[in-house]
Amino acid sequence: MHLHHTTPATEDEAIARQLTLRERVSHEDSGPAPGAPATVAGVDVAYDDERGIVAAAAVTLDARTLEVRERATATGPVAFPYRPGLLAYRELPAVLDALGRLATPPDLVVCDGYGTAHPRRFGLAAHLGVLTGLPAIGVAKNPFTFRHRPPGPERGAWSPLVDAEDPQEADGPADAHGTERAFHGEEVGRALRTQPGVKPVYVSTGHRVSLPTACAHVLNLARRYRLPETTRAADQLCRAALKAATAHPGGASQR
DNA sequence: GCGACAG
DNA sequence: ATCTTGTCGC
Repeated sequence: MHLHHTTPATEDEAIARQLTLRERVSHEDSGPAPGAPATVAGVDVAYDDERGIVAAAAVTLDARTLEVRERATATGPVAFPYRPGLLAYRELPAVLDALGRLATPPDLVVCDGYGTAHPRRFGLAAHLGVLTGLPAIGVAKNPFTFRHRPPGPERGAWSPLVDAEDPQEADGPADAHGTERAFHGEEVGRALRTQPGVKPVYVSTGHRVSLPTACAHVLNLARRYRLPETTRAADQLCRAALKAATAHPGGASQR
């Protein structure tokens, strides 16, 4: 699974590419069912801005036991600056490299960040899904520019994540108090409570997975902590890979 | 113009 | 993302 990914020269080009690629996204469930026998990979990246280095990790887990099946890392130069809405161009080159080093492709990929919940409905998880063809979902730690009501306190509770900027339907006469209106936009994801009384995570679809299914996968992967085990494992590994790359420049360096 | 802004 | 010790709590 070797995928080449050229870096856009400008932000305009990056945006234009998102608008083209997003037409290939599928929101239908064609991936593994939550809790079914399958492998799920977590991917994440860590940066050393001083040296302009990025380290990525891909960790495959057994979806039922959550045991680690395989780990892979990749390091390289930072190819794109951080820009809200264009995160994929900064993270994907290294992430795709790490994914490609796995002996066996996963049945589902869990990304750090958003998928459909994005200004152009094409965040990191959707981008990765389209490029790899793999089912993918996004799990973010904060609501970005979106709004939501607080979910109930119990594990599994959720509330719609909506794009308040979206001038959706005009329900009734213009309410003088636009407060309620802020929650009436398009549902782009869900604020999902994975642990009782703990801050929710923000789930959105990426590719080949529906929103309800994406949430079920996240709950299945977050049995003990707020974040899915896939995210925790990948986060830990990419940080270790970054330290190794910083400590032994050239050692196991990769492009 | 100002503020907000996944990682 | 990253800079960073101890500390309060289950």
